Amino acid sequence: MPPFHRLTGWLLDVYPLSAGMALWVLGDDGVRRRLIDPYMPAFYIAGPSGEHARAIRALSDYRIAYRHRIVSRRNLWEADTMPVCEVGIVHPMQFQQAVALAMEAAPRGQFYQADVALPQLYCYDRALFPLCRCEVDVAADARVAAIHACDSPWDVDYPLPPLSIMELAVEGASPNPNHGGIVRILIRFEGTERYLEAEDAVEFLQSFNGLLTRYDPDVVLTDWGDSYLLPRLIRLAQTTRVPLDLNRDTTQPIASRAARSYFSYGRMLAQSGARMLYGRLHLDRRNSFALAETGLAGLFEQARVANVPIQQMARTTTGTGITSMQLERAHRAGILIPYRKQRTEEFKTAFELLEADQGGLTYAPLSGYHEGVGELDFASMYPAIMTRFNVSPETINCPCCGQDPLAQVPEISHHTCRRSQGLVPQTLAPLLHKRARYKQQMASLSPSPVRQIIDQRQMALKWLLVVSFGYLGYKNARFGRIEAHEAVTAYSRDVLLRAKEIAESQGFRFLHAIVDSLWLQKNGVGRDAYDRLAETVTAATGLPIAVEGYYRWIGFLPSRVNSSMPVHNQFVGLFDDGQMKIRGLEVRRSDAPPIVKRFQTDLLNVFALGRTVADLQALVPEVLDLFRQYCEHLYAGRASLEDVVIGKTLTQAPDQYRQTTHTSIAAKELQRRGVPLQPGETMYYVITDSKAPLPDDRVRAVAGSDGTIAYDASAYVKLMRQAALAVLTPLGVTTQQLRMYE
DNA sequence: TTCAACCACTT
DNA sequence: ACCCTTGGTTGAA
Repeated sequence: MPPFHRLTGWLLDVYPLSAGMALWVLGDDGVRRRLIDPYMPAFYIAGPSGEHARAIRALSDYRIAYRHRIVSRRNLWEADTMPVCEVGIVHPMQFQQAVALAMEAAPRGQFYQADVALPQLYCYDRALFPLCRCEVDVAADARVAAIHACDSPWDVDYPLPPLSIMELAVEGASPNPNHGGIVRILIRFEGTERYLEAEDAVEFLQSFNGLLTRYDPDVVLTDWGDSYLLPRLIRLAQTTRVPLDLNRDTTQPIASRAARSYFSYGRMLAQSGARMLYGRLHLDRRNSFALAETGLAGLFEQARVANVPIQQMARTTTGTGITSMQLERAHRAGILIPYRKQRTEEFKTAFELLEADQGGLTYAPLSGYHEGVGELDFASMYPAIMTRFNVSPETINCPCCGQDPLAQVPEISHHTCRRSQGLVPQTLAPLLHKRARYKQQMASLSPSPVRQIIDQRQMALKWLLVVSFGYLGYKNARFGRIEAHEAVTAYSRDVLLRAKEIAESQGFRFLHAIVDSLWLQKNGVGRDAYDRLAETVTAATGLPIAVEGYYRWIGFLPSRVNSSMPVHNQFVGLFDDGQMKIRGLEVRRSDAPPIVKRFQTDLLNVFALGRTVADLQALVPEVLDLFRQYCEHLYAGRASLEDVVIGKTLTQAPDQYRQTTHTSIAAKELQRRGVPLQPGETMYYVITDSKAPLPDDRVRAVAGSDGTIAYDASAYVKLMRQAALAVLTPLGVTTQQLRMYE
């Protein structure tokens, strides 16, 4: 008998055990196996050699098994290598403790690779990644003798394993079960649905365990699993002493991570406490940005390219993904990964950064509706700039290229390196390339499930690219540097300006531009003229720009404060293929009640019938009639509860509010009922009497109601009026005119 | 009625 | 601690 057998399959899950890393491999034979790879994670100490010695002694004192040796490594900022002490920890579970001990014993040492999550470090070391196809040589005791990936994260056509997915959902009166109301649990598996009745807790758990055993799902996909379902099931299991078989690896407890609130992309977000499984994936659709934005296909794509375990990827910010990619690159190149204690600053949006730093260029658009307009967009402009001009923390103002005129950044006194490619461009280039290939594939496909999966994948990559820019200016990023960030915005201004000049020199009328998009007009030309312009600009700037679309009409909407002032981020336009592009309007805002969004959508659908601005003008009476119908509907009390629910994010703890806003009133109502609330959670409420002298009478939290709330029709009519005016003001419709239809 | 402070959103 | 896009609300002056 050979000492091992060979297994092919997919890598589903990786986590540390005392004996090594546990790997779950979904074999081609359909069997899910737990294997153990003896693996020694290592960290590095630089600094006075006395420090190494003290650290090592501390490990010995605490009986931690380790191997150490002196090796040559370099850090990102220097070309030369230096001697560092590599400390391998024999039992991976002791890694964190070992780092803490060593740091305490060697306060003057510089630590590297000391806080990288072990599953990631393992994958970097073995050149594996989540859901990779892999070939494993397995010894008799399930030990891994050798393992390697058979595919690459950069493949665009990759086979995914046939995952079995069990869905758990809740049904209740409130949009968030944690906010109260009666809740039922629903299980969905392979097209069948069943409710779990909670009359008898023991029977409930036994039948749930029965389903888990019978179906043995790879993925438990839930709504509210992290914050509501799993905690409740776990508590139920504890009180009834019926074991809960959610984990596939029964030697492990269900992992919990505390809830946290954080600021990201300009808004406060709540991350519920996570409940993660071993050997099986728990993914909560209501607690995952990646899953909500890009679906399972996008989540898997991000996990693969970023090399972050799927359950983690589902629950972290996109920034974690781009960080992991950079860490892996650095690790491969023998560059030491600096240690970061705490992350205090969060990412900013590109928008915030450019407003704050006068980064990108924006113009005031020519307000009102225009006909025959083409929009040109630079594709992933900031990442493309970083790649094309080699902008990276270690390449900016490098010692070698200061005199090279081609290395100078426009306007500002920085230069980039012309000799060696930086870490950031190395990371971004394959991402840009892969996304471009997905987009190519999409172009040749008509709408279909396959096309949708590719779309989700390219969107997942887009998010990684978007965030990469913020990362450069992120003060606490391991490899961040503000000069690199300034260089990117300087290049972007230069490039946009050149695009504008080229367009104008070719007879296009410039209407508007923001950062990476231009709106242009030229009489008597069609779409192909814009395509040719795009080619010219691409050739001149070295950055890909393409025609986003050709508008039959587009309206740059005026400020509501001052109708003669345009705002640069509100517009609506109709492409020649009948699609509409809408930015900044209520339909795109999460805080608008559904009935207002539906009204505005209906309104715009009427406008979609118009081909010219004169057509729009002629359609105004029809739109006004629509407005009248919606008002009647509201005043007759016929709008449903779901239609009038407003969801707004709590930006602070309920008792921190100084202002009696609708959000804070609803939050305080729930808090009085004993519902714990944290910043970032969404409050769902209905306006009951917006002008009531007592704040508590003004709104009602949905979760606190029995499903019948009398809404304040006039308050909703007012919101609709605003939604209508946003689009109609440039056509001469006034508030007074609208009031006549209310 | 005016206005400053406050709050929420945006890919 | 600081600076901060737009649009809207709140409550005191």
